[in-house]
Amino acid sequence: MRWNELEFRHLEYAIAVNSHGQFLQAALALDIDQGFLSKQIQKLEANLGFQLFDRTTRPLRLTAAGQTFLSRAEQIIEQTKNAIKLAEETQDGKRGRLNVSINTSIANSKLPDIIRGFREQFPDVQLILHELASLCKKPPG
Amino acid sequence: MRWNELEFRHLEYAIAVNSHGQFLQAALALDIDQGFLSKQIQKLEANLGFQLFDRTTRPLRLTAAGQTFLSRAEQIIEQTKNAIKLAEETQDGKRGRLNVSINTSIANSKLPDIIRGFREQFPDVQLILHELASLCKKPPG
DNA sequence: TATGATTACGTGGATCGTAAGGATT
DNA sequence: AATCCTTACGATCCACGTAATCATA
Repeated sequence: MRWNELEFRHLEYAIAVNSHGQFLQAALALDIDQGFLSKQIQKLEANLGFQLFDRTTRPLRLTAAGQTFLSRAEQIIEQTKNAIKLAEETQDGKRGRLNVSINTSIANSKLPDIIRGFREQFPDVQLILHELASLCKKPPG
Repeated sequence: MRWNELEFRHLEYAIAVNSHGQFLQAALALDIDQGFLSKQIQKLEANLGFQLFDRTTRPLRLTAAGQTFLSRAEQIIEQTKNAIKLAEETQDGKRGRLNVSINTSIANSKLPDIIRGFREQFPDVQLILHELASLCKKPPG
């Protein structure tokens, strides 16, 4: 099996062929050429080292190995897209950790409302609060 | 983000760069050219839509988004390799379901040993046993 | 100044569409 | 006979190595 030639795109191609039961409709749905789709699935099968589809019947059916692989491939695609989404959110500051130093004099008045508003807008950012006064104290000894 | 240009190979490239802290050693470990690795990581970052590495310091460090993404990418690669392995085993008959029709006359003598031996050799094959006699009965009515 | 990342460039090979040829029902 | 999977062919684009250039420490 040629692992380094595996592409995410090919997994989606195979999923589309399976769900449509034929190459023609799958190619239309994917907005690519039918002959090209056929070759790409052949390439995927060659890379994996086993057949995904049984071509001797129509509509096409998955082989046993194809069933085992494709059901997991769908999860893998979902997880990958999710990983990208989480990383984008981290990039945009909607996720992660934020250290905030506060002045105790306002801590008991306005702070609760501020925090509540922040949490609503950025539920996945972990707020870490420090009292400003305590940071200025000299270490003991 | 250009999902359909994403390749598994590129995830491993990024993981190698991170674990080595530099492109040069990562390229040697991957047995590819250093300039080529640099371009492939740039391409991966362009496809993802965010930077993975901070180049302004050496050794290189992951960005926050890079950390979020790469830790998940490692799991995704592992799951994908596992899915292929399971499918290969299905292909080779080491996994799956096997229907067996048996003659009741030997059912109580040799069968338990046979089944035990089979289970030891193919622990992931699900055995489904049928009595031969019952299959020959005419349906009621 | 030494190490190492990026860019420039060339060639062999792959991608993808168009269209013809073979299977399956 | 109709559907549709596979193969042939050609143009464009990309992969990947070599080597020069730029940036970090």
